[in-house]
Amino acid sequence: MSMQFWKPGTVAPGSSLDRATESEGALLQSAPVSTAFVGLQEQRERLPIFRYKRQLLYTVEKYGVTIVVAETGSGKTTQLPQYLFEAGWAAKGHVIACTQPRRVAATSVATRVAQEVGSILGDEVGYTIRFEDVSDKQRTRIKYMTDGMLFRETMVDPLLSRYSVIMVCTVPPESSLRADDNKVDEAHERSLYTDLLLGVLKKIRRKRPSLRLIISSATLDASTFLHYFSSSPPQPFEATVLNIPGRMYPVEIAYLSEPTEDYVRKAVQTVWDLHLKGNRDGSGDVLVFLTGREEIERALYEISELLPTLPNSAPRLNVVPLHAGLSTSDQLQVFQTSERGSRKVVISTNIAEASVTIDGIKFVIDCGFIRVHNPVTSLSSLVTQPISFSSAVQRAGRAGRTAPGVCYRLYTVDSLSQLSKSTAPEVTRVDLTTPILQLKGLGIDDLMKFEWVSPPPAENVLRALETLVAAGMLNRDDARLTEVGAKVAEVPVDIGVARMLWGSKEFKCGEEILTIAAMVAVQDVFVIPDGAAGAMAELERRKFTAEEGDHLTLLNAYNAFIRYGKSSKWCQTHALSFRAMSRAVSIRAQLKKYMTRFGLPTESCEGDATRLRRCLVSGMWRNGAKWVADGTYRSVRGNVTLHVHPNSVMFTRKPRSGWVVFHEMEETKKTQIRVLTEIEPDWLLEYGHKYLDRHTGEVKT
DNA sequence: GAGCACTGC
Repeated sequence: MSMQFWKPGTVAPGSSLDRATESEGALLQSAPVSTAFVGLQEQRERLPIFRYKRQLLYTVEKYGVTIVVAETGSGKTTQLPQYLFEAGWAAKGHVIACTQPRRVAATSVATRVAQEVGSILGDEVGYTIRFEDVSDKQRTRIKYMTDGMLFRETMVDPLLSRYSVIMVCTVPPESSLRADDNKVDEAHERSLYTDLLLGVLKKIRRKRPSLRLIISSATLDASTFLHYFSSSPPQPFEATVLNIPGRMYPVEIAYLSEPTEDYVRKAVQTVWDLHLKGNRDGSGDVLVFLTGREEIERALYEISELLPTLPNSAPRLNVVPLHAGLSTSDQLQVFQTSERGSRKVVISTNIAEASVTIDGIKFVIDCGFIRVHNPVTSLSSLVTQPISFSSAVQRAGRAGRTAPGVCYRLYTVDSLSQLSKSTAPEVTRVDLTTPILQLKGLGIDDLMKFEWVSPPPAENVLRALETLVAAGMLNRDDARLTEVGAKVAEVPVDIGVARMLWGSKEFKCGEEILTIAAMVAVQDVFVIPDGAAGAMAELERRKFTAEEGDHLTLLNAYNAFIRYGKSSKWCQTHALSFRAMSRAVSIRAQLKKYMTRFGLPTESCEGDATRLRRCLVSGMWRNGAKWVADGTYRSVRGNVTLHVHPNSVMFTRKPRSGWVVFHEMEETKKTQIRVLTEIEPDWLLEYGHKYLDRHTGEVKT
């Protein structure tokens, strides 16, 4: 094996990151609206924003909307709100809000800014995320929050009248996951709530033009936002773009001269060649992007096969996997600095593209593919597809964080032009049932007139509307909220779970159904590791098993957790995730407040499992399935073949009645259902009869 | 007898 796989001359010229950024810059300049670039290319100060105070003040005062394109390390999220504060934007009781797409980003940035300002966290500078409000209604002037939280606040205060300036960060700030904390780095794809919030903010500015918006944008999104905020304005307002570069070293890009059939093998070869023929001192670690656990394990195996042939003179090779399925302690291995004279090779899923930053990476090997989760309606799927151009740029950038680097792309230059520009925003890909119910709850009745930053496919909107009508949340004739729909819109759960909560009044099981609602909202409650430890964990888990199925098993686990004092030690010995269980406790408490507010009793069913199961069906009847002789199930909707997830207590058991309801469905190689409970078929008809065709059993909506 | 990109209210 040798470097001959790389076509000479394809390296470097015309393919560097700098070049890519240049063309993106041109994209911005062609925008039709007044565009003010602040060229800071020559500035390498840590906090360049302070140097341009005057400029920034000018843009914020003159324009209603300022779009800031600032790269990693410019300090915009910490410095800009402070500057706005100094400039008087928090006078007369007003608040400067700064939204983040991630919880950790909101808390860590707030903590840092409070320190810089010399305030106690929660006093002058605070934050608000779900379950945690570290802010003071009177005193807090700069408030960091998740975008979902601000979106929710519009339900209470439709004009967001407390705020003078809202800075929406569409990309989380720089910070990295290290041994001592669990911080998350930038992700470049716009989140669902970012888009919903921006849509609502544009509407609010129509009624309250004094509200200033600062949109902190990734380069590729800037022109989208510029068009969005300058098109069909209700009254003249202008947008401006500030361009603040950050710190990034050049990365050379190499491509395959011919496409490969097997990118896992090619990745292994590339690692090997690079290691033997590259700089021989072993300096510079390698990051390999593959799509999933299976591929990562194959690559590890193939490298381990090659290791005995490694010449004695060559530096040692330390290969570590990285994916979400690893335990925290295994994940931390990737952060250990490689010993002198040895090279670290991290073989990772997309988790290293944005969520995790590893220092010392000088070489990136990019297979060009990604496995994506694609939830539309209740069926989500996991498919492998080519990455987007912006992902390719992002992955390459992982090589240039501490020094100049090289990125080997396991595809040809030609195929680059076929990549989509960027990953479609979440709002265009997800099930819109809950988002649309929430928009309706905000009084946005005509969805055709709602100005989406990126409009979702019309069929997704229609499907969501139909689901909401079938669930009794919207009136069939005018698509307006029903009485129950208006209430459910306020509750942070999906509609099936909401129906279940409301149904609990009839079945007198509010106490238990609350717990079940909280437990299905958290994932990975049971920790089942590989190997012998996994077998032990499996035995522990069986202690919670309920005859009726997974919902009641979750209920048992929760009740035991409470009974044993919510102890983290107890969780460890009983194969439960303490983090997940604690989160369930918080969610349950929050949902209970809603139940109380809406006058729903939280009485116990006193061990009457039938009542509880009927209540499950009253909410989840759309997710009914029938057992067939080969051990699989057929969905009531669509007659799809369903496989039980191996984690289910129903995996090895045939339901006596032959029928179940399940909480979720996911398509991988097969369509799998998770969290199921045995039910009686009559119950399904009782709730679904209005919508089910009597002959085919299919939903008519 | 089998499988796990990532968030958020």
